[in-house]
Amino acid sequence: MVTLKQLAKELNVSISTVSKALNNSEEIGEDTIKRVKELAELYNYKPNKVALSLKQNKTKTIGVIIPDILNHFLAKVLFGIEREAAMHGYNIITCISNESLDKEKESLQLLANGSVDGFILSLAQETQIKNEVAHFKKAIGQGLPIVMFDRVANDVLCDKVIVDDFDAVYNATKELLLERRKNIGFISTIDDLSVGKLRERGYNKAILDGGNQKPMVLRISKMEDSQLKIKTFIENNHIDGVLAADSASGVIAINIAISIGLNVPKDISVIGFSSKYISNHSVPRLTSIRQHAKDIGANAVQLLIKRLQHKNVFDNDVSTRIIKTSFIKNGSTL
Amino acid sequence: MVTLKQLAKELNVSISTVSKALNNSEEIGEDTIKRVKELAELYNYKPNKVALSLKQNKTKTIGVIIPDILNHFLAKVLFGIEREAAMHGYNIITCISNESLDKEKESLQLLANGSVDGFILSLAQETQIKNEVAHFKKAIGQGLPIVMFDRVANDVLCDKVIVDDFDAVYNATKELLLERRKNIGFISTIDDLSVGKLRERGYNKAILDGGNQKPMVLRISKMEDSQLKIKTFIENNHIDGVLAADSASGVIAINIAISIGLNVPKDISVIGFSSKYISNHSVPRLTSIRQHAKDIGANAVQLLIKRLQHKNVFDNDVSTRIIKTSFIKNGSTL
DNA sequence: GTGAAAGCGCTAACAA
DNA sequence: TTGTTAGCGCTTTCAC
Repeated sequence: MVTLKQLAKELNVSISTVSKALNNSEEIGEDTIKRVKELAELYNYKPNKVALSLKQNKTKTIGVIIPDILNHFLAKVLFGIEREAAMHGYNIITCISNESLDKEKESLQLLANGSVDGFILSLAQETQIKNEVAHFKKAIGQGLPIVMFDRVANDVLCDKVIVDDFDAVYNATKELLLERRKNIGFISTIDDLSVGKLRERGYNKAILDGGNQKPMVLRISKMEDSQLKIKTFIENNHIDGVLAADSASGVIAINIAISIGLNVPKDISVIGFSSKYISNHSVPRLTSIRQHAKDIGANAVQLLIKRLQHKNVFDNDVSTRIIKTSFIKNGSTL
Repeated sequence: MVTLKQLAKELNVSISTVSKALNNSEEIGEDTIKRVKELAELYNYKPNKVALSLKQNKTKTIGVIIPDILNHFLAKVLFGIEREAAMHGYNIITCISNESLDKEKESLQLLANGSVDGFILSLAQETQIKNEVAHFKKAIGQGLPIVMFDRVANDVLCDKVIVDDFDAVYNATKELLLERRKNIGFISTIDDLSVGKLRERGYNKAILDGGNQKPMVLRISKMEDSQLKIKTFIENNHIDGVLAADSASGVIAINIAISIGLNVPKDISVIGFSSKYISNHSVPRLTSIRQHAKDIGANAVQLLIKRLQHKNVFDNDVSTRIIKTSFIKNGSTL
């Protein structure tokens, strides 16, 4: 990489002259500016990012800690984060906590050494189960702002971007009730996540408000054979309506229902949280609650950058943005 | 963040003493080391990463440029990259080219300013179509090594990690021939990618070697309704065997086949490139060619780090690692 | 055993 | 209009 020093030497001027010239300083003569810029162009000079970071004590880099990059929703949020960050001239350093509290702590620690200006993150499953938040507070205490999205910690005072999970599921369940479904079941592989709990509560409330049936909840852990469990669940309980809390269970429920001779949506309706991409994996396509993952990511970036630019200005004034879901009617409901 | 300076002041010693003490230098007295370390511990001192990078002229950071983070395969490779990088003490800066040549160029340029020590990347679709590689050569020329994976540029001399696409599809097609399938079709949404072409060639060769039928290829673009196109394709050609080149088309083919009354695998067999996660999205599950995406990522990191550690040592000695696929028999074939 | 000083690449206050 | 200097945080050579 070419440095200012080398340019200066070749031009027989001082380093600061070159620096100022490249930054269009008023102090420098026009022809000097021209000469400098031409040589810089020729050598493809780029200011060294590391030196700039050191000097200005900011890296223009955001640390992103994602629990699971193979989760389509989280990947989509990451996409939104990257795009919005790039638009504002920020890079992102990505760490994957893999749902582990220790890896999450480690990543936070590791990046809190000057590598990033702040964090955008969603809590690891283990973190939510154990409800540990000290590491977040510590980072914030060190002057590194955090924006949490989707899976957030209520006990941490910071900006947040969340989804209207409770309402979305409440309303979706109502749809099934309107179809006069008698045995509406709820399927979740994420019952230990904050969002999973909210969704289950939305379902419960709607069912209880309905008055004619009792909640039936199927919880599936990562290790289990979800196809088998869903099949048994549907058969044993004569399920005629399904609300799926995660993005995979919905399409699986449709495919399983068909495989045991049910007609979707005549005999059984299915609604799930899912993206356009995933809802394409069943025939008929899954009627879905869309989370607008990219918007979530973009909003998180906006909040973080705002805070970085007005550091210390509104420390105690955290904001929470709720990104509303959309209900997408497809073929898996009447 | 606490700095050496602050520690030095508080301890009434010089900065260099503190630095040496923390690095267990032989020169420093035992009790001094102890005092220094205790205070550092107390203040949770962490050496400033940016300063270290500037001093040592290396960032311990890898730039990763991914064409599409919503592609499950690519996301999984990213997962493998992150994990392997973390194990070696490297961070990753992730950029998403979004299949765009310009964004790819831009990301490469942007990170080539000292932000990273090298790159791991897979070519954007547009890059492969236009076959432009100058930007890669430029980066390598600037001393930033590149490791390409999956979608690679033959014209660029650098380390590569690829998959045995041709052989995998050739052998998979043979399986369908062994089942005595008479109308084996090939479905691809990625015919303009290097890997897509290789897969199609593998299919073609197997069909022609079989001698009894002609290749039938369905190409689907991003914009089109893949369910509809696949349905027409199967019906019009009496397809009884499908080889799907991308990760979505396989499960979609199964679900479509079932929806038009075919029995899978009795009437029609389907084989696709897919992960365990995606193959779960159909009943029966998709018989799959597994690409071991995580291994691909891990290998890419290993190659890059090796090169970073032996800079200039074997500049002209690039290596290409081929990660063998596995054939996973599931319910969608006989 | 400890400290002073130089230097990584850059910016900016100040001097000329 | 241009140059000198200090300093961001750190390591390391060389003096003491």
